[in-house]
Amino acid sequence: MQRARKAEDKEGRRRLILGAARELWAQASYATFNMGDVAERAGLAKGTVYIYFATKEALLLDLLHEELAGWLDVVDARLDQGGTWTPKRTAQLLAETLDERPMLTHLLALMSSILEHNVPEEAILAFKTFLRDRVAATGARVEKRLPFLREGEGARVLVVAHALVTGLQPMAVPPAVVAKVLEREDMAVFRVDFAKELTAALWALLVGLAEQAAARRA
Amino acid sequence: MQRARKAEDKEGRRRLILGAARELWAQASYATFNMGDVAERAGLAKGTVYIYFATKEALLLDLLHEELAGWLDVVDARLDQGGTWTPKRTAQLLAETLDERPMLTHLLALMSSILEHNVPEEAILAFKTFLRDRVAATGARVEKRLPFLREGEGARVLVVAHALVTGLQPMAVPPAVVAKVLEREDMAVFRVDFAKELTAALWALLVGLAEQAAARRA
Amino acid sequence: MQRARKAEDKEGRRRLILGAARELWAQASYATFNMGDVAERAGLAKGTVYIYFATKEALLLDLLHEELAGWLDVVDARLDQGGTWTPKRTAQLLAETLDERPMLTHLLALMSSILEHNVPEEAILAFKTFLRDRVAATGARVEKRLPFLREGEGARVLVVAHALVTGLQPMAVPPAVVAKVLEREDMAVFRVDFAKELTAALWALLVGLAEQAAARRA
Amino acid sequence: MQRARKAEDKEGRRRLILGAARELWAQASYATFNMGDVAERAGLAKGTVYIYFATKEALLLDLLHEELAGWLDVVDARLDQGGTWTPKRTAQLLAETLDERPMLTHLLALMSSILEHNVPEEAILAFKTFLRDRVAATGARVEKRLPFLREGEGARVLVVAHALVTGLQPMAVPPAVVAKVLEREDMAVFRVDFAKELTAALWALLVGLAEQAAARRA
DNA sequence: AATGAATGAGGGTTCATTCAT
DNA sequence: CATGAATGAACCCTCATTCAT
Repeated sequence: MQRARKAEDKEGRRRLILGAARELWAQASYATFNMGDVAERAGLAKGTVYIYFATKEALLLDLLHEELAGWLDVVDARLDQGGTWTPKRTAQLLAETLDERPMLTHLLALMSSILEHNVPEEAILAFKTFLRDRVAATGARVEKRLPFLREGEGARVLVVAHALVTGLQPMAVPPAVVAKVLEREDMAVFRVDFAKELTAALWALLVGLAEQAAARRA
Repeated sequence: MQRARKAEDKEGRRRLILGAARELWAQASYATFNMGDVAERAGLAKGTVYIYFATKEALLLDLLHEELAGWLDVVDARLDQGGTWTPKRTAQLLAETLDERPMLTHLLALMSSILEHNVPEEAILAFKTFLRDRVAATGARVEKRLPFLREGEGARVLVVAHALVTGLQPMAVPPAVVAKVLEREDMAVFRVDFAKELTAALWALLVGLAEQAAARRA
Repeated sequence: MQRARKAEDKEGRRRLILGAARELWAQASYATFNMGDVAERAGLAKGTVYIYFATKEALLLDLLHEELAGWLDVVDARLDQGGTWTPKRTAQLLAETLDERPMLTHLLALMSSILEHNVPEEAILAFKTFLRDRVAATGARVEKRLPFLREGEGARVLVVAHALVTGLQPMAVPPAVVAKVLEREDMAVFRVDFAKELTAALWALLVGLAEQAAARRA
Repeated sequence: MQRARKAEDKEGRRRLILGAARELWAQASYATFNMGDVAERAGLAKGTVYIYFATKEALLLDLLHEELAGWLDVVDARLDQGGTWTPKRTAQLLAETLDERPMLTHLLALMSSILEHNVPEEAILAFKTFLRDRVAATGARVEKRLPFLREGEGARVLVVAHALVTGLQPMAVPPAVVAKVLEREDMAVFRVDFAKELTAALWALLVGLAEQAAARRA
């Protein structure tokens, strides 16, 4: 493989690897995802991957970074569109756009519990800095659309949304044995429709914040 | 070690193993928790542990079962006490009793993503059956205390609470490198105080449900 | 492979592994010697080897233990035979018996610099205890045969002999490139005949100790 | 970094790299010493280091060359000073000056077993030629100071001294686990004080050679 | 029921060295 | 001469699980 000499070549190589990782992540779980396959699919030597990404977790964190950026771009664009914004519409926006991105929700679910382990500090810092800026920006948009929210509550809602995604995603995609048990009628409580459940939870959450705001005003 | 012949001896052996597992779980993470140590601490051979628990995950699921039962007992008892029950008090009850039980929240966080994998169907069924009954019972109590909740919403709140725990727990206990980055003033958004955040989210959620109920009534 | 249940079976299994290791060591260097090959040659699974030996180094240390014991047995027996014992004869005894055991000298050469690294304390303790006892016993025999030696000097001589072996062994078995350079007539100083050089050094050393003893007496 | 065009520039570059290697060697072991660090500390690219030194071992061999030259300069100067030279004083001279140079003894210990492996023939030849000349010169000085030595025995003593250094150095600097075991009172035999032990061995060796000479004369 | 020896899969990571520019 | 991206070999050890006794 030719050498990436200029900065843009190197960025291209990074993207090449991330592309391979994305394709593999679409089919694999964290356990089966491995660096050898990534290298092979990218047509590179294993060691080369480590020039661009310090660890397996750092690679996935960067993949999350990209996916997250894409999602936030869409959310921002939608929020910037006109119309009336209610808690319900906002909840739906978040839940439905997330539901369309299973790779993203899968990565989000692992973010705090796995991906942020075994990553060098500088990679963590870069990721968190990006996230802070985007969360602040999108949070501000949410606050603008739902004026009952106080400053910072928009971002807070996004953090709680992340927690909900982390919890709901594995419930919504259970292993076969569990799925079988949940088919029983009396187990309906445990069947989770990701979009529906996330919408409902976020909606109630936002309505609750609205109500608390009203109470403060009164 | 003598053989457990009678059913009650066998139950005692099961508890012995769970006791050992509990002590180890208090100090270990999922990665460092291993069956060899459990056997050793219980004074048994490794193979013996497998007579009582089909897999490592099945053992932890049973530990979760016990911890969950203990917690629900407390929650039920509190809910059965008199007084005025508001969304806030209810949220605090759940959040604070969970916050006092780090082993439980740690297990809850792993439940859907790890523990329910690699467990035989019958163990899943037993656990889910237990959970369904307890969630129904406690959910009903919550509905009784917060009459704006519709039938089944009490249980639903508990499921969402589970999702929140799963998401907030690893955020609240980040690895050292992440913790260091979060010390920076501009990273305050990402610092999670488990009890506080869970209380706030549940409170808003309940207030939101109350408000939705009011809207329906109107 | 059947299970080794009784203590004697287990000892047999240990010997089986050591036997495989010995055969491989005869052909390999430290770098090429690996646990996978040992397991394969012993007809066992890789993990099984680790039941008996904590690390690769621990295995080689035990091999050294065995080889050393065999050599010391021979040295002891010879020293127990009658005859007149001079520094020269003693030096020759040690040097020649070592020269016949290239696997032992190779292991001895690595002992302090490599083998004693990455070995659990208890294995180190076992080895050092064995060594201390045997060195004391053989050292005492040497002192008996060379009465000018003071108490403890016999053991000291053996330790210095070990140092000499460690230094002379790799000089005597140089890599091909070095050997080629040493063929040049003007490089004769660097050609080391292990037995000859070790004999000479030990001889001089012992004569020196004799002389120092004489000086003390005078 | 500018190009080194003239021969003297190139020599400067070589020294720059050796300087970086020296600083790193002072803190590192053979396992942790790596070419990337050397390049970085020298402010050069990794590939550049390979223009001046064929392999990692060749670089360390050149470092040994320098350190050895410095040491031999000192030894020569001392031997050229007047006074009475006894075996004891000679032994002390060698042992004490070596003891002050841990980097040198560490390199010497690796010389035959590691450094001379993976080095191109010409580098070996250059090193050995240098060594032969210096050993001959210093050996001659030793012979002059200790007239009982026959021609060539001075150089021989130095070779044996090298072997002793190779053996005693790792004994004197054991890994932590070994050090702990050697703290036990009954393990005193294995505790090695480098300077003391080397002095004693060299002294006895020289006394032995003196005595053998006397015997020949008689 | 209890034992504990045997199994064996499984992958991230380093780093000396090369060579195209 | 300088660069530094690319290479790719190389390997130890853990531990959940099984099953013969």
